[in-house]
Amino acid sequence: MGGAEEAAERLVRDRVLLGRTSTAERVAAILRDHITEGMFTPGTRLSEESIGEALGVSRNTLREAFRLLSHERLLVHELNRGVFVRRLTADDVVDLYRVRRLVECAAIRTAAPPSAEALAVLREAVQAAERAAAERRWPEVGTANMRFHHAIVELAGSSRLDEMMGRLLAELRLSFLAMNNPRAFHEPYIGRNRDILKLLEAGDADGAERLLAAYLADAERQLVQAHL
Amino acid sequence: MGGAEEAAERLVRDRVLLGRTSTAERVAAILRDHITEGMFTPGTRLSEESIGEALGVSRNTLREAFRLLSHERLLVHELNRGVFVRRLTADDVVDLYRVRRLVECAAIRTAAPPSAEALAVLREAVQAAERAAAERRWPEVGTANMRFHHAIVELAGSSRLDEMMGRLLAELRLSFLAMNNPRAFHEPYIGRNRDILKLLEAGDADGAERLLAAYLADAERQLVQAHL
DNA sequence: GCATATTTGTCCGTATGTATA
DNA sequence: CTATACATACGGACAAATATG
Repeated sequence: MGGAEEAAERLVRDRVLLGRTSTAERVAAILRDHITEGMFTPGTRLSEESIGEALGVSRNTLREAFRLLSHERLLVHELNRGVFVRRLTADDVVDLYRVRRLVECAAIRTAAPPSAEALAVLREAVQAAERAAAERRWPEVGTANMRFHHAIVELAGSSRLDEMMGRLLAELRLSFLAMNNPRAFHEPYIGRNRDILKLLEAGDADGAERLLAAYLADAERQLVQAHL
Repeated sequence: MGGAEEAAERLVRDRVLLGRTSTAERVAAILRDHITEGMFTPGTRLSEESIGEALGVSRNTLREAFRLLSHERLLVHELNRGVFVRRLTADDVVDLYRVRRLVECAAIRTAAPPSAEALAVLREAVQAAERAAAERRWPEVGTANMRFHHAIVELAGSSRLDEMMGRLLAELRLSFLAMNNPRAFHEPYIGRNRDILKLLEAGDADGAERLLAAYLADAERQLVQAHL
């Protein structure tokens, strides 16, 4: 058997290993979706017994999933009291936007000018937001807007930064749940994202960065207001 | 009972809750130290049975700790094969330095000019590195240098960014283990950190950022070389 | 303030599936 | 191909802490 064939077999095996996931990770993925979509409201305690029974997994497995989500700040673990869906404070919102401002602005500057593929991804995100708005699906508008900003971070070309931004946006989603009028909150930002995109397409990274900073400052202000 | 007293009691309770930690977290902390200090070399498999026995904890508890450390990228979890100490590739090093460059440079720019307290922390880190070098304790030189760069990120004033940088530096430490001559690797950077500090003290954030970028580029080059 | 019920924290035993010598 | 070792996942047990009446 040739070395190339061995290597190919090895790759196939690795690929299979990558694709499979443990029960704890699948459970964590399910709970993550539920939390970020607001099906468990912040502050709710997640009982080991009831959740475990509902999902058909043992308490041990469920606890592993809880650890993962606590590490992502979606849950808070209070010793001997259980895990609760994270409730963001105004300080949390301020901190989250501090990170967003630093990372997103730096990503735009670092990657100027953006590649054609990167611009296509950004364009697609804006269009998705516009489609969702046309169908009055406001939560999806929020999702698409977040994808736009995730794509901005992807300009930096770092998988670690991408992952970190993904977690940060999931956490931020907890604060969106506190906005009682999703349309009023999300709709205005669609056009502002399109404006940022226009400047990037025109090669004006500085201008895009300025618009982005203003965007983030406004969103932060609105969210902080809702978390006082 | 007055509201102030209630609040005080609540604080005491929270403090107690904060101070206590579960066995899984304590185990994770111990393993984290062992890994970053190189007591388990990258690639080593950490057997549930033997580690659990050595630490006197059950496999269930140990698995919770493993989940945490896998989430921090210090361990890699291969389904049905166990957990292994992460082995960094050259690509990992490149990615880590991409993040460092973006975040550290942005932190310097964002926080210019630094506060007197922030400068004091930076100065202390440089001095610690110089003391360690005088005593020829090269690994500690590396630790102090990393504290310097962590302090640079702290200029941004975000607890989330601080935590993220802490994890990133812990991961980076895995790559330091591959350098067979710690003195040759760490010593030259002490003076370069001092140079960066000097410019910050002089209020020259742009100059500091340039030196920092060059510092990171050189370190990256050396580490990539060692990981080919 | 106390007694009780509930829930978490931790450990153990075990059946099953997977990987590897 | 088989045998062995190991990870996966479950369920049960009990102590300890917490919530409740």
